[in-house]
Parts: sequence; C-alpha cells; structure tokens
Amino acid sequence: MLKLFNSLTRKKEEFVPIEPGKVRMYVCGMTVYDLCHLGHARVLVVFDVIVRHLRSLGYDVTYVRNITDVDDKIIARAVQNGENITELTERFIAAMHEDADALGVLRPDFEPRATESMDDILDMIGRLVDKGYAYQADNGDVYYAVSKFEGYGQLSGKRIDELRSGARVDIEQAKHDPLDFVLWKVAKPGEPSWPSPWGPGRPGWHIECSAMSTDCLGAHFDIHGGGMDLQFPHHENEIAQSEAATGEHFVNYWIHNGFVQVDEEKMSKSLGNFFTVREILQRYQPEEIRYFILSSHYRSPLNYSDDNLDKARGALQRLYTALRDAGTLQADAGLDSAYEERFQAAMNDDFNTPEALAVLFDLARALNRAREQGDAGVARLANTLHVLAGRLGILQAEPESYLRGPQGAAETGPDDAEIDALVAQREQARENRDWAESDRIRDQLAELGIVLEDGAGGTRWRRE
RNA sequence: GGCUGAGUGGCAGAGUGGCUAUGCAGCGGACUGCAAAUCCGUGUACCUCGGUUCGACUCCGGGCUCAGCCUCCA
Repeated sequence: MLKLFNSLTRKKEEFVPIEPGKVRMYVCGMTVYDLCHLGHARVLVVFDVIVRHLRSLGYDVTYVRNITDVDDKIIARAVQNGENITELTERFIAAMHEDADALGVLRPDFEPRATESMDDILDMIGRLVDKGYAYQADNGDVYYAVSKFEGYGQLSGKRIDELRSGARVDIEQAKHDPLDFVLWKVAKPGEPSWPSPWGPGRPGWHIECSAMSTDCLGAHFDIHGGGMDLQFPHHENEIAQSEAATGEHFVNYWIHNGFVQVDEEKMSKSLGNFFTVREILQRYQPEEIRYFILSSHYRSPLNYSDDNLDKARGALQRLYTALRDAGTLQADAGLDSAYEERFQAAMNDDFNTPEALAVLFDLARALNRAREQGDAGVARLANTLHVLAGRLGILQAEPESYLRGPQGAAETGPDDAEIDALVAQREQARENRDWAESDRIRDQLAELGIVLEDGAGGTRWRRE
C-alpha cells in the first residue's frame, strides 16, 4: 500500500487513484531561458523515480511535465541576446532534454508548452471572467480576484488577511486587491503577443499550468508536483483558477520536493550559488548525480558538495563491483522476494529512496557472500539487485564500463589500450615474480588514477 | 512578524516507545607476494530543559539553532 505525504493536508496519506489502476500526474517543469541547474535536476529525477515506482506497482501512469516558453524573463533574455524568444527557448529546451536524458530521466508522456496551449489558456480565462472570478483592469491586464475564491490559502497554510497585511506596496495600481494576480498581460510595443478578447498579450505564469494540466488530464486528477517554492503562490493560484473555472476539485495529492542547498543555503539563480548540470557532468558521471539526488529523501534539503558527490561515486562503485563480480546477468533468474518486499515497502513509504538504497547495499553484501561461498543463489540475487536498482534508474550500465570510467576521463589520462598494455606488462613481471617491477607499474597507474585488482581470473582495473 | 519543516555517531543519511539502518572514513581479522576488491568482527549517536511512561532518540510542552515560503524561483 502506497503512502505519500500530501502537501494539501500536511499528512502522509494512503494513495487511492481516482480511476482504479490509473494515475494522472502533472509536474511543473522548467522556464526555459537558461541551462538546468542541480535544483532542476532534482525535480526531474525525483518525479522520474516516482513515476517509475508507480509503474512498478502496476499503475497505468499518464505523466505530464510542462515547459514554460513565454514569460518576462524569457523576453528579457531574448532582448538581451538580440534574438527572438523562439530561438532562445528552442535552444534551452534541447539543452534540457540532453541533461534529462543524461540523468536517465524518462520522457514524460506529454510535454505541453505554453505557446502551444493558447486556446486552452484563453478559454479558461474567458470562463473565469464570465463567472466573475476575473476582471479586466484599467491598464488592460486581466486579473484573478482572489477574494472571490473561498478556499484560497489552503495549500500553503496562509490566511488571506495576513497575506494582505504583509503584501508589499504594489507598483501595479491597476489591481483591485494587492493579492490579485495576472491572468493575461497586455503586450507592450515590441513584445511577443497572441490575440485575445482582451487585446493582444500573453498569459500570466499561473494560468498556463491550470490550462495545460486540465487539457491533458481533465479537471480533476491525482497528483500534482513541483519544487517546494512553487507551493505559494504558484500552486495556490492554480487551485484557485482551476476550481473556479471548472467547478470541480482540482488535485487529490500535492507533492513538493525540497531544495538543493549550497553551504546550508538554497541554490538559486538570484543568489548566484548554482551549479549547472553540465558543469557537474564535466567532473562526475551522470549516474553519480542521480545517486546523489536519491541519497536523501525527496522532501529533505540536499546539500551540494564535492564530498557528497564523491560519496555517491564510492557507493556506486561498491554496487557495480558486486554486480560485475557476479558475472553475466540472467534475466530469467527471478527475484528474491524478501529483498523485493523490503525495497517496495521503503518506496511505498512516501518514496523513501535512502531506505531503498540501504536494501540495495544489503543485497550487494548478500550477493558477495553468496559468490564467495559458491552458493547457488548468486544469479537470482544479482538479478534482483539489477531489477530493483532499475526502479531507481541506476545500475543499468555495463558494470565494467561504469567502473572503467567515462570516455571523458580517458581524454585526460591514458586510454584503455595503454592501460591494458601496462597491465599485461605487469602480469608478465608477476609471472616472473618480479615484485619490484610489478609494484612499480601499479604505482605508476595509481598516480594516473587507475586502481588494479588482482583476482583469480586475472587483473582487473578501474578508474577512481 | 506570520506560516512550514528540520536538528541523529568523523561525514552523509534513514528509522523506531524497549531489539544492528545503510554507505564512506576508522580499528582488528581473513584473503593477497604486497595491495586492491570482497568477507567476518568492532567503536563513536540521537540540540537543550521539563513532562507522560515500567522504559523515550522516538510521544507532549517550553527553549535554542538552522533552512524555506510570505517577491521571480525547481
């Protein structure tokens, strides 16, 4: 039985889908004006693992993750670069896909874009205006009247009067209430725009998600996710828009992931303390980033440091070593039910990936022990490790190729052939019992970051 | 100020009202020409002060500290 923490109720609840056997899930994706940083990577990986787990439970999952491809920042960046917004967004969408693919993130079933959803957006704004939840202000912008929506503040645990008293002095005099937010922005000269009953303009940020999620999944769906910082106001506003427009309950379960931090501080663009996925990929393998993300619970803060990435590398080395030493995988060897149950129990407990990883390590030890003792269960344990790890999207590479490091590492150090040659040379020395020469070669390789392992079947090597 | 969440051993990070988390690092042993890898064993822990309880790191209350949201943000 799957339990998950619902931000709406702030409680762990049993998951019950609206339609038996099916899950409809929407996650707020990126605004594409720059490269993905580790915070974006965390959202991608966390919800990827959630989808994988739901599917492993047998659910037919429809996963939607949108792309925001028009907003103030995109427009500003495009102006700055002297290009149109489509050139800019296409470039960063491609970059995001590259990063997501590298991290082993499966593509969502639908990836709607704001600019391709104008009909749905305009339709929803129209309904809100018709029902009296929205108004066109003197400056031409269309606003949502927060005071008209009764449940406002439930998701974020905020009270309307407190929000209002704490609200900053608004520059936008056109609003009737400082809490009102924009649904449609009239275009200033030179800005990209789409025609609408309220004049040419572009959608506000919140309305696109309401429109796209409703279009893809219906007015009422199971799970809506995103980063913790979207809880307010973005998701609060989505609820207000969608429920006012459709008259239906919007979402049953809200899932919000915690932040990536640097030195105990949120990683963000404005603080300038962010690391892009590509920067990190120059020094670490993608799977190491993925493991690092999964090594803490999705709602906990995740502190970025080289030390922690190094630990992810060490952990993967151990798991891959166990798999490598177990020999060729046999997919028909079956699963060890005790380990599978423990693993699923961990994942069913609000997607407890650290606990699930601990099961993998116990499995690795059992596997190593079985192999050393010549037990018959090796193939089954190895297969179990491989399959369960696959549900987290790790350990799917050829162990030897992971342990020998990426091609990138070969560019700065010796290539595989050179290493093989030195290893062969050392093998010769060892046969002659020339330990001094043997150790000299091993030390030489060690300085290049190559570690040797002498085993019964010959010498193996890996990059540290 | 309001509202969330968190404080676990050298580091990272789960969890539980009484019973080994797990990984890395450390220590002892096995294996090895020596190593590495692996296996076996092992040490160090639950912010603080009260309360509940036969018994609390785990529940309740106060305090302290930290992070986040309240403004664009994953």
